[in-house]
Amino acid sequence: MAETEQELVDALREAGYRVTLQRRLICRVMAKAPGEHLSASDIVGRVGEAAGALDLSTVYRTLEVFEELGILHHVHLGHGPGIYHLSERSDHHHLMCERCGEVLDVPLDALEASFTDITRTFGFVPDGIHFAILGRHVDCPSSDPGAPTDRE
Amino acid sequence: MAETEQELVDALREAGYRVTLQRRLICRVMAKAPGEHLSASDIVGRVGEAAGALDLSTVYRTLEVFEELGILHHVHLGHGPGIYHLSERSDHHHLMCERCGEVLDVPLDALEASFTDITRTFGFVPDGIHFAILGRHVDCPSSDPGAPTDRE
DNA sequence: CTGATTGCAAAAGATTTGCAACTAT
DNA sequence: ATAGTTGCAAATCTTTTGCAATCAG
Repeated sequence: MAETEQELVDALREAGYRVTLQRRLICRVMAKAPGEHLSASDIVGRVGEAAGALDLSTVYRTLEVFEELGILHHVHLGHGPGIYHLSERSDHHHLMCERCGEVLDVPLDALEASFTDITRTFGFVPDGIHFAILGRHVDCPSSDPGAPTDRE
Repeated sequence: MAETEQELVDALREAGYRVTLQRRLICRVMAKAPGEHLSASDIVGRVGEAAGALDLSTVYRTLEVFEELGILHHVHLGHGPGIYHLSERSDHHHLMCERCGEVLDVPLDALEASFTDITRTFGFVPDGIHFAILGRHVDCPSSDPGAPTDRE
């Protein structure tokens, strides 16, 4: 599975895509951001730190290629921009607290029992990773209504 | 619970909001659309059929008032516009087939077991109704890749 | 009368697209 | 050489906002 910058680059080349500086930079950022929730524009920001300019449209086009190859996925945490994950790091669901904005990653099997029921009852196989589940911490750390990261 | 045009109008008035023609028309459309998935612009369309013009911004502002009053909710089925439901008609989750675009309504308790686990394990209470769960029909009716209602 | 509400136009934010210039192969 | 890529600017789409005109109470 593609995890390092080089592996990601190789995956592109093997699929017949050209390896450009921009794509290499995007691979580097994704490989260096284990477990993070990066939007397309976050990626531009991080590449900017490390190198010259990179256009947002190029990032979207490249991420789209990676999604076609199954190497990464995007997820929506709320009303904000989509966030991107390498595939092997997105084998989890996202819970987002509507009060404080924190995102919790939970293992796929946390919902497996219900998903199995849904498949049996409704003939529907959830992928379950594309949208976050919104809710609230039972005991939300942000008891003070200070900086509610309003993503929804 | 507010279900009819008149009940919706009354709820507005009781909460101190003024009852305008536009709001009455929106109430009418919502009351007449049991179980449907209506976007703000669908509402404009339906009102248009029955009366004069109605601005989209007015619809958004009115729907916002109704959400504050807890009378209706909006849900996201995919990348498209949000859809609106009267509250008593949204006590269910939405499953959307990524191939054919059909939306299935499933009872809240279809996910209750898992949600209870999540609360116990992660101290997080899902609301679970704000985003659809994407997936696929086991035996998708749209075997022909004809009109995949591409909402995602 | 007076403040709430409307329509219109413009803004905002995320994502997509057309196209000429550029570059990996 | 040539087809794939890029950057830029403009377009799209949904939702929000400013503001003067209008209307409900």
